[in-house]
Amino acid sequence: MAKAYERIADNLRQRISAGELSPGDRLPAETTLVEEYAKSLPTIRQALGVLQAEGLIEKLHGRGNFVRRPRTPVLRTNLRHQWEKDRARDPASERAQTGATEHDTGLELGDLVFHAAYHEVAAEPEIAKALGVPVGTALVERIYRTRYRVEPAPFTLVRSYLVRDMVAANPDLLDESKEPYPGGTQSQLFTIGIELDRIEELVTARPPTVEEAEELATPAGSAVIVLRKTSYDTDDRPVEHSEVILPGDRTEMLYTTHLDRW
Amino acid sequence: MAKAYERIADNLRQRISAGELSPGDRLPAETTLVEEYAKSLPTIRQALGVLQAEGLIEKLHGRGNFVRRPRTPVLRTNLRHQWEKDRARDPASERAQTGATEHDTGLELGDLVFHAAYHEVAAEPEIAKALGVPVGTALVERIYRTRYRVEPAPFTLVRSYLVRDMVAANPDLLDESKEPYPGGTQSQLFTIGIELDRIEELVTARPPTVEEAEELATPAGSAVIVLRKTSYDTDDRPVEHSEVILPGDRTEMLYTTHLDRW
DNA sequence: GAGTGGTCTAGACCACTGT
DNA sequence: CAGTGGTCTAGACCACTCC
Repeated sequence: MAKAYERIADNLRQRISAGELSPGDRLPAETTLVEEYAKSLPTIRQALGVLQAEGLIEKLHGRGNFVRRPRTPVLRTNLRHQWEKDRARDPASERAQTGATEHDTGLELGDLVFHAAYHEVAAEPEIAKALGVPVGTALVERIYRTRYRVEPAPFTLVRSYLVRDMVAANPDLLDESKEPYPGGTQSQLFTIGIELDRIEELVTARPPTVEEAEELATPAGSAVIVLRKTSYDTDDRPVEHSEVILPGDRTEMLYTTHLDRW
Repeated sequence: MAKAYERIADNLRQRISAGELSPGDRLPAETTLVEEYAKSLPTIRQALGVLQAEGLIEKLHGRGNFVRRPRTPVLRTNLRHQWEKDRARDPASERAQTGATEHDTGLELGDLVFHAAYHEVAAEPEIAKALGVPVGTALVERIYRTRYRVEPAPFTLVRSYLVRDMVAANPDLLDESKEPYPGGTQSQLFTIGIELDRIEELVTARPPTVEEAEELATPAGSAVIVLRKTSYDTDDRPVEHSEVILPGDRTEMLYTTHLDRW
């Protein structure tokens, strides 16, 4: 005999995909489901927990269980890097029009709210390795949050690292009040004579930590994309490394790989 | 007052990160934890459920709760596409040495077990759109499973689509017994005169469905990467589309973007 | 067979949301 | 205040693993 909570979850899943329950709809109250399925409340709740873990429903305390709406995703293209490079040498006044994220998402500058904070930190092993410096090297850590003006939660958490002694030639790069958004890191690096040759992005996915779930307002039962980006200059030297956390249900990343002709 | 199950989860999390409990270790039995924390069994189990959802512990029925070992990831590089293209015109005897996955992972051909199944299907809306054909167009659906010989579960689930009338010029492409692994789709397309220009990969992440969790032997409390790949030929025509499911805890994807010089 | 986690019950009380 | 989900208890019985 199949487990009761699985049968209930299957049945509800079917009712959802059959359209009997549409995105945004409220499910019957848990006490109602207790009667419908003639099972105890904890069993019903276990079934609902399965659907929540699959990202199919959302539990709202005091209101009910709701069929989740598919999120409108934020698109992030690897074309953004070339686009940003093309503009890196433009005067700040031109760059002020739009940033790479607006370029990706097709939004206006005012639609997004951006926040930056700079700190000086000692290199952790993982970051030291990515930047090719000894553990403990002084780094500039820059923490970014970007969100839609109309939404409370950011859609990216970014921690970006530069080697302090490498970028100290331009004191503005150590000062968060001089953060040049929009326009980005490539124009900052240009001010100290660095041109980028390529960008490597290492992509993984995992469930969010409690802190990430909180900051991104991610419903329990979803995943985050972890993107570790390293930028190399024309001398093949890593000059910037960042770790980007993106909510899996709101993010699409598009990578285009061009192939040499025969 | 903080919730009991959160306090217990926090405490256990701390004991793990402090090294008191190392990866692979068994946690105290649930009944033991009941005494240690002076809470009921369901409360203890709820706390353990939190840690499981974070991917921190693994529950093994009849054996115990274990601190999860970090997985050794499978690396997948976008360089594989160029590498595959370079070999697409080689004779089958040469291609038989290694495939793109072995190239990425540094393995020998014998280390991997590969399985393919072909069907003819009508195009679903999403796939029709990606291939630029009307919904319902006859397609060749090819389902692939790849796993390590020593592991029971595959590390990729692939559904790949070709337009039947486009590839029918070579009947071998409709016949799963002629599946040319290793060597891949690009050499198959070469036999019907198609050269690829670029590959677009759209990456998202989400919790696994029950079927995916089962097939990939993914522990509950993890994420899958969904990769939708579309290959375009030199006439800018989409010629192949596939949907790849990768376990987030075992997969790293590396994308390199080269930038034009100033 | 001893020890472990998995499923399920019946019911109490708390916390949040909306009217 | 009524209705909803969230937390927690105490205990029974089942299923799996390993000796």
